[in-house]
Amino acid sequence: MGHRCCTKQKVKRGLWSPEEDDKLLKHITAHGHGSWSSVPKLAGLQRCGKSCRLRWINYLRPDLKRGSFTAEEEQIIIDVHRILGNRWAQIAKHLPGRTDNEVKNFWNSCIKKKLLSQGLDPKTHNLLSLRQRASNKAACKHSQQSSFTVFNITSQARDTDNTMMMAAPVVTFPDNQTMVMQIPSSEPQNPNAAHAQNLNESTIHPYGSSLDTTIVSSSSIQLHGLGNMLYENPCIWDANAIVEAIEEPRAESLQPPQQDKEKICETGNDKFDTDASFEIEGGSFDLDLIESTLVSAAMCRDLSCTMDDFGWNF
DNA sequence: AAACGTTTCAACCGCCGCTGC
DNA sequence: AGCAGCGGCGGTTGAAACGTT
Repeated sequence: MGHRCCTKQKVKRGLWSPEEDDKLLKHITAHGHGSWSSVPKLAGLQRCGKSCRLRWINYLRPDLKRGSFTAEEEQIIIDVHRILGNRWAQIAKHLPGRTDNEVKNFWNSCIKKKLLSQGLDPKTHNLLSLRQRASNKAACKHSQQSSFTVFNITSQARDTDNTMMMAAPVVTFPDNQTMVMQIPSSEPQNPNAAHAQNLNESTIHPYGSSLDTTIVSSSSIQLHGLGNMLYENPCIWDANAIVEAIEEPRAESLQPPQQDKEKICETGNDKFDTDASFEIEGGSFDLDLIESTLVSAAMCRDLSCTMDDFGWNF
């Protein structure tokens, strides 16, 4: 069964030949596509209109960008997907020269696996449960060499009777490392950069206003009171502050264990009281993972409404 | 070199919303 | 209001390419 529009006439299916591409390209270059349903006839093709449209959009369009996705593009996809979900066409609008189909394929073949290997649910971007993670063990094993879990959320609060209390997220960093984040300073200064320098005050802000880049020019920043921020502000971090790809040398290149055994953000009652200040020294750190994990652990709030609101702006 | 398994990605399928009649 | 045609979209498929044994 073909499309309804294709049932009237015999149409060719499957891969496009160079000759067909040439016909379609010449026709649209000369006349535009007008009504897609009339294109096959006018262009001398035995294809249905939908097939022509798809071929043009996904392959023949002159403004298409070829080649593999860059780390920056990948980050944009992840960031926008976190907000919009599988709305590939919307996501693709943030990537000039990329098609929804391309983005979708890249997501399914690469990013999805990458997130799973990091213990993150590709649908929600939250941490997978231990059970879910166990079921993805194979995938993790496969890609462990190119990624690592930045930290784990565990529950270890107990009351005086030694009975388990409500899960209080405890953030344990790998190998008790000092957390490190690097922000480039070579970019042209964005007017927002000045106010963004102090992450505690300004860099973390509602996401939806814009996806335009906010360049943070400071080379070192400290995150104080992060927990309060997360609890008090139903916001999403500005992912554009994430500037270093995670492919940088990882745990082995970080500094040796520091004096602090663990950096712990723990909740008392309903409050996210933290002494955790993330030392920013040399090296790189994946803020995005922190975001995903902390948001999932600390913000037990339904962000979907906010997300939808943000979606309108795209 | 061959067989087999896995990944990639172009193309198709079917549904939905919009528009015009 | 109901219908048909159309464009657009997300999910799925399957052939080709690639990797492994």
